Amino acid sequence: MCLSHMAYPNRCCVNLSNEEVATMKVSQMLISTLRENPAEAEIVSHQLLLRAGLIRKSASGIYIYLPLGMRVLEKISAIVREEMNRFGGQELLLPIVQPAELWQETKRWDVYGEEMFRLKDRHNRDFCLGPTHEEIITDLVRREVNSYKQLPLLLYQIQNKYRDEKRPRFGLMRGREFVMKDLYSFDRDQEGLEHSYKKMYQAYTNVFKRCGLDFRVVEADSGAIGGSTTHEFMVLAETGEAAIVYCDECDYAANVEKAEAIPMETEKEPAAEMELVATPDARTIEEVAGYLKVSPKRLIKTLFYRADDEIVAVLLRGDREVNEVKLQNHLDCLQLELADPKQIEEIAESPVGFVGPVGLNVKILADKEIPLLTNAVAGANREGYHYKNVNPGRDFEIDEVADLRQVEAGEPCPKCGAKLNSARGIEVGQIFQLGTKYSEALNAKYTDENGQEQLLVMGCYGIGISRTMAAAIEQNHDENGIIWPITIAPAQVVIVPVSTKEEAQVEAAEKLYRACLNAGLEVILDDRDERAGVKFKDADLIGYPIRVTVGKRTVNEGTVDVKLRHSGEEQAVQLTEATSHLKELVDNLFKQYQAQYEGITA
RNA sequence: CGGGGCGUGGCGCAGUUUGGUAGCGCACAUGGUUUGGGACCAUGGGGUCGGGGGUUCGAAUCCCUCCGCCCCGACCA
Repeated sequence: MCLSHMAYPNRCCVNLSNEEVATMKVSQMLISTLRENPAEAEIVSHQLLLRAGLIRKSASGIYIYLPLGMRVLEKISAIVREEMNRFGGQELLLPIVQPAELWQETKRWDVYGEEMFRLKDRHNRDFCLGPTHEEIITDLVRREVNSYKQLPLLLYQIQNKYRDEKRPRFGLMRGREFVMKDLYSFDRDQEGLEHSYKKMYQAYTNVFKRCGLDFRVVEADSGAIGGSTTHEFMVLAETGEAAIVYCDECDYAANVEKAEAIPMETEKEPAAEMELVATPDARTIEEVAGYLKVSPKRLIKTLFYRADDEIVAVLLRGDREVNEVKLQNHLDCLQLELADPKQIEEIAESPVGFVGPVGLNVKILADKEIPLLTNAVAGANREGYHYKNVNPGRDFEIDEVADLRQVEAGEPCPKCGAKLNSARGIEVGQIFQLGTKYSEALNAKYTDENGQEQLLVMGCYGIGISRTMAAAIEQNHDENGIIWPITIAPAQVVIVPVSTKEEAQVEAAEKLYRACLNAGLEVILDDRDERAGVKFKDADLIGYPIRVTVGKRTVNEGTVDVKLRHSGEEQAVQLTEATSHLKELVDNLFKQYQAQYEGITA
């Protein structure tokens, strides 16, 4: 099979009906491009998705996929399917509307909170629109799988998911309804899980390579889904919502939410007598540091959090930022937010800005750097005053020490010590080793060869299909529009007759179009009675990788002009050789996006 | 959830301050001239001005209320 047919193998070299021929003519297709950027679109992928006529908005965070957008979605899905199947995945389709009972069994009915779309049926039974599918798939497997002989199982689906996001934004980047591929692995034991995980790691790498994306795999936090080992696949882009750090010297890369912070030693001093000093109007770290002429590194920043109704104090060095993900993991709580100033004033008996750990009677958590401080400055819990020469352990007790701060660029790599770089990324995929979290909650077991019941060991693996489409545009565009990698383009070739009034051009274009269709190329004929400029602009905007122009000159010469979208390179090709030339071009373009199939296999 | 902004034909906008019954560009339709990078001329269709209520002889415009959409923030003491 030629490379260009990998997405649609069954379309290879078949005779097409007149309807099928017609559906790839622009005059017959629902393609509407916009000359101007809609006011609602802020980032380039959102703007181009709308302008090129790939999507339209239905409600905030909810979109219609127009025919061209649908084709891209199908292309990405097809690549994902191939890679899932290649590594042993079996496709199924799970319900969107899911009964509350399953979610109550795993306690996530409450955990998910406001983000879950909930509904009731006519009998007043609770349901939700699936934000994810661990419950429903585990329920299926616990009923269908009894024996170790049926394992391992890798089951996946490509399906809409629903999350009522606090703030949907950036078009397809963060929607409330989105298309996701999710695969769940069921193994006998940890060893099996690790093998499944490795396979998916490779499959994901292949998928994103084939989609033409520049991405990095990073260590991540497992969040609400739970589990231990997890990696995120990040498409590098300025507009990405996630911050990552990575090391150039070794392979370390992590989401900042997860990135381990190495405590940095501050200069040790012999402990001095603690001293109350007046710091009128100095409330912020900068103000206090400036007023007392000490480095922010010697300040103790005291934050108050409300963790499931318990108030805790969190201590960090003055120049550091708290990492709420680490904090929440450490506290193992469902809700975590900064306490409101009124509560703080009650607890510390002092206004915010002068609070500190000395004499506090709430639980005190400290970042690993805090015990390393000597003669530090902290709020005195008295308006207008701070303490100097505060020494942890002597002047206040720390209840728990943990890594609670955010890593910054320039800090040493936790693996090799070289300097870390930072970048922004769009999370297009995440893989998790769940372990037995869900099989335990849902009592999903199998019987091993000794007749013993064992818990299934699970993994889950997601790819944001619709988000990948947006990410691809973020990385592949210019001022004229989208530049699709050929692997996911809505069509590989667009044929543009310059004038539809010139019979010879129309004929030549139509003939070439049919020849391309029969050769299995994905081709679109822009047969609209428009000026050439309009069709060129649309072709650039929509981003077909190859454009073929049929004009008066080319017809006279018996040639066509073939132009590549990504390089702008254009050359005349003999009409008689056009089809085979295009096939070759397409195949060559495909070769840029080859995946790796060495090593791990199903 | 808090703050800000916006809502006028498919898209982008003006008109709102100072009430008088809706306009521009693009797109669309028809005809003509054009035709290798978003042509030009002419004619035409399309809007209960986000919804509801109120003030007024009269409301896109003033008041009340609800809704939708976008952006920023969500407290680093």
